[in-house]
Amino acid sequence: MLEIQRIRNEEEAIIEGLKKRHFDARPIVEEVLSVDEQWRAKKGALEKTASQMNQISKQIGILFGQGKQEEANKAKAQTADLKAQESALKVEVDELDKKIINLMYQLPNVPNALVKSGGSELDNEIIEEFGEMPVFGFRALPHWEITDKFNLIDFELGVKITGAGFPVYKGKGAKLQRALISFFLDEADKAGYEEYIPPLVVNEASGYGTGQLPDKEGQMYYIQEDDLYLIPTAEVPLTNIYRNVMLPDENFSIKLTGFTPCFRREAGSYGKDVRGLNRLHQFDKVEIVRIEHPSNSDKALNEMIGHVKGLLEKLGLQYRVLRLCGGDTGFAASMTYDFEVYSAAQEKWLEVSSISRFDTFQSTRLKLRFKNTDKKSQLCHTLNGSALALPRIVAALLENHQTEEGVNIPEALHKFTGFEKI
RNA sequence: GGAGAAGUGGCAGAGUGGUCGAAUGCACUGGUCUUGAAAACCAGCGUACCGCAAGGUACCGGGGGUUCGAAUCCCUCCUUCUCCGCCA
Repeated sequence: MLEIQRIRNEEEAIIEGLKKRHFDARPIVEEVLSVDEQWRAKKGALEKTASQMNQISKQIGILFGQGKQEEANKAKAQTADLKAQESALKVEVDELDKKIINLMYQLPNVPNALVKSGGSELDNEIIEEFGEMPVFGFRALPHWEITDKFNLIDFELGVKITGAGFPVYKGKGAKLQRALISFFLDEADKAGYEEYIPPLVVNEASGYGTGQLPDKEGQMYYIQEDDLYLIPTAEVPLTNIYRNVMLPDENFSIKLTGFTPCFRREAGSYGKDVRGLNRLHQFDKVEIVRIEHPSNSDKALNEMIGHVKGLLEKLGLQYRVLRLCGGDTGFAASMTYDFEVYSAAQEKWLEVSSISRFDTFQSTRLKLRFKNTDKKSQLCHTLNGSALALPRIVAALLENHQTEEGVNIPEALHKFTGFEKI
């Protein structure tokens, strides 16, 4: 959520910035400001009335204390009008309050200066490419044929037990999964991220904290009976560790990591997009999260990019880095870098990681602040990224490291898998 | 799941309808004293919002209610503790 102060002070800059998302913010921003003005007027009136009420009440108390019953009762009679006024104003103020919040929830984050204007993925910028595109001297198999051939993942079995999008990993497939998780966590640990095992179900407040609610309500599995949500990413529980937190000074750089399964309803997805491991309802992911001083946000983002590059290189995967255009950048992010690996078998790029900075967009909702040198509270910056999401990495590994005989496991994984080939 | 108790400022802990944003102690900050430190003494010490300011409003687990007035009474939810039940 954008800060109301910022909307008041930088109206035009925000509207201009959001054009890069092909989002016309003017009607909303103008309404916010107009409602905000009404709110302030009503709020002022309400506080004035409350102040009068408080004074009279105090007087009544003193009069009763002095045993002056009559005068006290007389004073009581005066309050009826004020009280009616107060409760009417309160209702109005509450309504205006809700109106502003609802409007603010509709405003996405303002893209960073580096972000190009654009409406869809077609406008994303390719920032960097690494490695050689895979070339095979034989017919390369898509991963779902490889997993089938070597008995690594049983999609049908998942359908039987649960439904489509819930694969069953088995044998070397399961071991590869576990190895990747260990590898990613070890690498994050080496890079200074503290490991957490958070809950996989979160309450409504946490969903709002990181911005999944109300924007993406339909994307999360919801447990009605307990009013809880299955996490769509570890970002939610990890970042919410710091909800309503005031860091005591400016000297902080908080780095968290965690492995969790992630649950996504993916309503509306169909066809070849969901083939094999490309899009699942349940998948595993190691996430990295950072909470930073605003002045350190750039540096943190670059470190995260470097970290993911390192992972992909150690896995021997060729990749490219994209900076998403305004229209393709997520609602809460001000800038996002995607990592993609080319699948020769599927003849398309697979998104394997996404790193975003949110500036104060999440911390506004989270109330995540620090005390600056002037002893004032100031909002922190948050960032997060996948490091890495398993399914597409597994798909990329199987497809790009395949030979006519099987699949070569990258050396970095050997100590975790216990085998070098499939 | 059942029965009971409790949730107050950074911590501890008073406060059961009126001048309570809240005693007191500890911690913390500044000062006096001291060669320095400690001790002692003095002063200060929550957050948010509105306002140029003076100031005002709100906050005693969350939400709602009673009342002129609520930390205090009522309802409800949450959490913690004790006992019972169930259970990996």
